Amino acid sequence: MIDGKGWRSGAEVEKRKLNQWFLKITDFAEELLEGLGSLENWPDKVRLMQENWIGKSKGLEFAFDLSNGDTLPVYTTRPDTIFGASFVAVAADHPVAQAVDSDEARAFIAECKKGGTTAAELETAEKLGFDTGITAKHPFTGADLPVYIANFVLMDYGTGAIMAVPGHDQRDYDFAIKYGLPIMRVIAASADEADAPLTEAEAGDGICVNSGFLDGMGVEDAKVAIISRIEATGAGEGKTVWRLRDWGVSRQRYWGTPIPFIHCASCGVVPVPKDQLPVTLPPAEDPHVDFSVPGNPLLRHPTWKNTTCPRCGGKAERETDTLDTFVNSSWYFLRFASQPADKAFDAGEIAAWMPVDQYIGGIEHAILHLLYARFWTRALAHIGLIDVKEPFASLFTQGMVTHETYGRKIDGREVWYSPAEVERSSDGATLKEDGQPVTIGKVIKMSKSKKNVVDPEDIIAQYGADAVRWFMLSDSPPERDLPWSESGIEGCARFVQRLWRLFGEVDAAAGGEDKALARKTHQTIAAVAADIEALAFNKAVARLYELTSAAEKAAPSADRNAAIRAILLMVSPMMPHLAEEGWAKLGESGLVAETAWPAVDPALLVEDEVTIAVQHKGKLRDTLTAPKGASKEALEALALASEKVQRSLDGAEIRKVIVVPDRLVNIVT
RNA sequence: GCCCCCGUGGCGGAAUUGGUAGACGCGCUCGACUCAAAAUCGAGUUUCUACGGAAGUGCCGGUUCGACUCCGGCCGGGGGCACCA
Repeated sequence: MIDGKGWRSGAEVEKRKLNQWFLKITDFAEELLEGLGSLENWPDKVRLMQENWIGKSKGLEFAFDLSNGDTLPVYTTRPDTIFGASFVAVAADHPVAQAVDSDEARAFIAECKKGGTTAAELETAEKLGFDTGITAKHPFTGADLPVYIANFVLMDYGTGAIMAVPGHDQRDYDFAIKYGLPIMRVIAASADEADAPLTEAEAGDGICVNSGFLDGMGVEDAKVAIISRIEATGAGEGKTVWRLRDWGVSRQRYWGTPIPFIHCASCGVVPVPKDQLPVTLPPAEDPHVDFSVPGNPLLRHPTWKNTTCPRCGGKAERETDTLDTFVNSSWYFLRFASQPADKAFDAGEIAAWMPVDQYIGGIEHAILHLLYARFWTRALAHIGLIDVKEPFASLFTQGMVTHETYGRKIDGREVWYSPAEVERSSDGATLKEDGQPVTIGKVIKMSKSKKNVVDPEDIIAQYGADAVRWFMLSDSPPERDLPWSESGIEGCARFVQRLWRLFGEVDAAAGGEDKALARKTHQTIAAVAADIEALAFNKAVARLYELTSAAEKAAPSADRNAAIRAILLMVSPMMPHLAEEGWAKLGESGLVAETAWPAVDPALLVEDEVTIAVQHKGKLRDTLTAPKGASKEALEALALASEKVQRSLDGAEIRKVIVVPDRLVNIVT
């Protein structure tokens, strides 16, 4: 949406009231929150985002008695600050606000509704209020608190009304300053500071002051005390409030799953009977499915929605809203795991295959898709259709491919150009078409709207799919965003050639050992396997470069032949075509793809010599080789025998020597 | 504003989680081969250096024999949420 209009159609965007279908995900809020704890193999970041999205808060809901005889329930997470309440505020949509019978009040409410919804507008929006003239009786002090309509109070969170404590909430503080309302301190670091002036709201921890029977209590104790006191009077109760809302699944569009309900004038909303499921869309080729006009083609279709009420048999209409596509992605993995032709999925197969061992997706799905899928799975478990509760045992969020953007402002509108249309040099970019400069914009996720996309087909055609695959895996770790650049692809294409040459150097007649190369080979096999398991492809690639260099330099031997064969097997997941060709070249039969990962000889994984770093005063002075497992004494003696170390010591008195076996010696003087 | 993550050469990035910072790749420089170029091969490539060394992982400080790694404060970048009481 741009300037209140759709970015594509330019249509005015407006708020409308619609009757829509919702799924009651809020009933699962507690479960979904608790379940996060069991998802150890999910990134902390994603778990935290879901936790914040669910947004559990514990507090107190209680009612004020109003001067007009009504009661006004409010919700607060800081009941401990109740003695600091100096006014009460309600949302513009609140019944109390709506009931104020004055033109000024109606004008103010209208003003509140106009307020923008963008981040910038909300951030800078001034706190505005309207004094209703009504007062609320403070349940403990008996004071009459003014009731305001305030633009910063939300109708759909809590009760739509708050007790305002300016001393300890910044919004209330700003409001109180503007309207000259009292600001009292009721939380302080210590009792001595009970009357310390407030220059801003202090939302932190402390003890209660100026708070009657709460005085001296810590924040948490005071919350418990006040809640039980209010509960005893019957004016309210401790309550948990969630940020999570129900999931609106209605879409006014054709491309979606029909929502299987029927509207009957006499029976109301009636579910489509099971034996008539699924409700299918009229085919898109149907001439009555008309996309040429905005709006939902189903609504305009002359016959599709006409049906009979399953209950009374009378004339009725189908629901024309379709389901959000997130619904489909909430359970497709169950379908993938089992493919019975006659039903959605097979519980036995699900039990065998689910949960998904390794789920991979972009971080942009951290909340919606992944939360909905968790909800859907739990809902199915609740009604006994499946046994699993969490769909994805392990989650990996890969980064996005990013690219510079190129654009120009033409008549005040931004026009974007694709990298293919642009000539990029070190000091700028020009449009190929006219040779004139274009502005180089931010490096952002590739998107069609910004045109900063590259077509992999082009470089595949030039370098081959193997080189491109290798290139994409070689540099950035997959969880990180990858700024697309083709500057490394040449090197990858070179590597393909190097490997091909190396595969030709297997010498069946060569005999003899190459202990060092054999060791390196086996270490690489073990390390690459571990890297691949950890999805650290860039590290696996680096190790394969190293082993390849070593094999190239080695003299022919049986061990070298084995090394080359191992390299081929190890690169095969990344460069399958090259590997299969090479396999044939080696005279092997069958496919690499069907060949087992090379075996590791554990005896060859350990070095018998290690490099020891020698430090003096924490700085590296020398390195030396020592047999693996050498004693501390031997290493110390070896270190002190070093000429470089002696020069650095320069006769100073040795106070201490720290020896880390197989690693280093640090001499402290 | 709140919450979270990240700052390492010219670039992408390594560093067994407190133990040789800069692996590997790209780029660049020099050399070999060539009439020449491409390809290929070899050497070098953090900075400064009186060639002994010294400094160095965003900045300032701390803990430690030893800090890219841990702690405190700042600066910069990115992401999420957003007037949620």
